[in-house]
Order: sequence, then structure tokens, then C-alpha cells
Amino acid sequence: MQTTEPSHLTREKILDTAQSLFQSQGYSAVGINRLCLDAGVVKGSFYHFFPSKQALLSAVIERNRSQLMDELKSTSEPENDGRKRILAQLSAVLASAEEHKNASGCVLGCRLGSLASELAVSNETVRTASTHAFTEWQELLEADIEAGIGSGSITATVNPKATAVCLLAIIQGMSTLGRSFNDPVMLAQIARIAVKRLLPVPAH
Amino acid sequence: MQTTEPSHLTREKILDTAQSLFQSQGYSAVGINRLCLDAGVVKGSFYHFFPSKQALLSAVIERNRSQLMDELKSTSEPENDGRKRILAQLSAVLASAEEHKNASGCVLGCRLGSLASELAVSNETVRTASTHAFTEWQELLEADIEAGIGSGSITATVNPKATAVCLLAIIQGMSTLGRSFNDPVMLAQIARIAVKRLLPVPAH
DNA sequence: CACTAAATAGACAAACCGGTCTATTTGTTC
DNA sequence: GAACAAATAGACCGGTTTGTCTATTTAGTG
Repeated sequence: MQTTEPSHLTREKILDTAQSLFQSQGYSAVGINRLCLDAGVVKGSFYHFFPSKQALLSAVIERNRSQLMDELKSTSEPENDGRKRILAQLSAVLASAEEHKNASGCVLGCRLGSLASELAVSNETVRTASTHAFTEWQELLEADIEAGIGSGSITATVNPKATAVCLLAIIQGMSTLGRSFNDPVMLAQIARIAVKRLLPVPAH
Repeated sequence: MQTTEPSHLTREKILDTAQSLFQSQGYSAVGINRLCLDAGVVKGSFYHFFPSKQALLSAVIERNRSQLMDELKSTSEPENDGRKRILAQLSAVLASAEEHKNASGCVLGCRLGSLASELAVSNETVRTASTHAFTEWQELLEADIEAGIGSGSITATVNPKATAVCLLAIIQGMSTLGRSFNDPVMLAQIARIAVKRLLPVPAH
């Protein structure tokens, strides 16, 4: 009980590697052999921890979801206003894009969106998990919009739910365009317009 | 000269099938054998018309681009106002989502976006081609916004270029969320907010 | 130390991958 | 019909795919 089991370090390495490879190359393009090689793990170990590649995928998606929610909440938590919390979330998205660009030369886009776009149509399990994660995200945005309206930083004429969904769509669009154009500056431009138009400050 | 060469019908069948399979299952998940089987074509014929799977991919992307641009232009051409042209384009996007949902049970999303999201990071050829297509689309939107401003149907305070990119991001986000949520109604909601906020009518 | 379960190791298998190759059929032109 | 190119046909190839299997090592517990 006093230490984290060292055996599970292998499992974590597999998950880390899979998370990274799936996001940059996609699920179908990554083989188990390649994955094990990159993770420094042997095939016997992989199939000891995961019954199948599909099971690994589900674990990766759940990990993506929980990590992303933690990050979004932790970056927006310090802000006391709903509007500022959303700005902080968008800044985190942009910072992540720039970080990947600097580290690997490529904007990688959204962890959830990339896999969802590739697999949701042909894999109902992935589709359901992705939808669940997106819904959680949307509810976070919606709560922040409502709080922003309450505190007077967002015009009361905006519909919180519809606006949250629209914001989520913009973020996912930024992911797709980011992967293609590979240009963080373009993403910042999109985010700027989105905030300006979707979250107008009240006239006074 | 008097008839279209019947030989090229095979090539067209291959392209049609590939276009459909790539959009629903992704590029990596579709094998040549499966493709030939679905197209009713034998492997010798496939490699007679296409030197490789990658070459087929390039042809499919170019086809996606040109078909999409034709559709967007033809649906917006009858409208004489820039704002109405964009509304017509969004209606076409929504109609396409509903049509796929009714026909196959699945919202398939954007032809360009799905492949771009899957492959742009790991395939520079695809990335360049996708970027080219997206840029063309963005310029179309930008021209319509400028026309709308000129004719007074869109407030002059909007930045045509930035707004066009933002609109494109929303459409791509609709694609990703559409594939995941599989709900055309949600997409319509997003489009409604996007138009309302990004393309405001001038106060008078 | 003895016993047991977890983890590691990697050879192996059947199916499938993209792609090649040789034949044969089809269509066109003289 | 002869000659030639385009298209079709599918057997075949080496490599890779996901997943299995047995054996061995490691770690924990009495």
C-alpha cells in the first residue's frame, strides 16, 4: 500500500506510447509490434496487460478523456470568472499546439478529436466513448458560460448550451485545420474571432 | 471521340468505391483486396490504373476537393447576396449530413476533413493537398463575406479573412462532432449559432 | 527456503498486407 | 484478318498483421 506497484510501470509505458503513436499516426496505422518496440516492451507483456488492440484503444481513449478534463479544469480553476475560465482553456489549447509544433515539428490537434474522427463511424464503442468525453467537455463550457452571464462578463443574450456546443465545434475544427496547416498562429486567429463573436461582453 | 471511353469506367468505379470506403473507414483501415472486392474489380485492373495505394489516395483527395468545390459553388451560385451564399453552403453541409444519416445510418462528416485529420500529420503529400483544398474553400467564404459586407447584409466590422477561417473551423468541427454524436440536429444547432454570431446583420 | 502468482520472453501461426508478374482477353486500327 | 496496345485475370511473393502458446524469470508471502 505504501508504493505504487512497479509492475504497472510496464502498463503505463504501453499506454503512454500508444497515446502518442495513436495521436500522431492514427489507430489503424500503428501495429502492435511497432508499439511494443517503441515502448521497450515485449509482446508477451503487452498481451498480459491488454487482451487485444481494441482494449488498448479503449484504455487510451479513457486516459485521453480523463487527462484532458484534468488539464482543462486545472488551467481554468484559478480564474474566478466564467469568461476568463474559457479564455484560459483556449489558451491551454493554443499552448499545447505550439508546444507540439516546437517539440516534434507538427501540430497534433485534439487527443479526443483525432481518434474520434478516424474511428467513430466504424466503431460504435469508440463512438460512444468519444461522445461521452465530448459531452463532458461541453458541459464544462456550458457551466462557464452560465457563470460568465451571471457575473456579467458575457452578454445574457447568448444561449449557454448552444454556444458551448459551437465553441466545442470550433476547438475541434482548430484541431483538424491545425493538423493540416500545421500553423499555431492560424489557430490563435480562429480562437480570437471565436471569443470575440461567441462570448461578447455586455454593452454598458 | 463520340463516347466516353468505357475502359475508364473501371477507373471511376475504383475511385467511387475508394472515396466511399476511405471516408467511412479511413485510409489505413481499407485494404486493396477489400477495395477491389467492393468495386467489383480485379487486382490486375487496379494496378493498371494506379501505381500504388498512395497514388489512389492522392487521386481520391483531388476528387474530393474538386467535387466539393463544385457542389459548394453550385449551391451558392443562384444566390445573389454573399450572406445568402454562405447560408446556402451551410444548408448543403447539413443536408449532406442528413442524407448520409438516412442512407447509411451514419453521419460521415467532411470528405476533406476526415482524411486530413487521419493523415496530415504523418503524410506530407496529403497535408499539402488538404491545405490547398481548405485554402480554396476559405477563399470562397472570404469572397462571400466581402460581398455580403459590400451589399450591406453583413456588418462591416467583421474581418472577412479571419471570419472565413473561423467559419471553416466550425464546419470542420461539425464534421468531427457529427461523426461522433451522429446527430444532424446538433449540427444544425451549431450552424445556427455560427451564422447568428459570426455573420451579424448590420444594425439600422 | 518453499510455494505461488505475476510478469517477461519470444517463437510461432494463420490471415492479410501492398505489390509483382505472366497470361489471356478485349478493343482498335490498318 | 493481322498486328498491336489496353485491359483483365489471378496466382504468387515477401513482409507484416493481430494474437497464441509454452517456457522462464521475477516478486511477494508464509
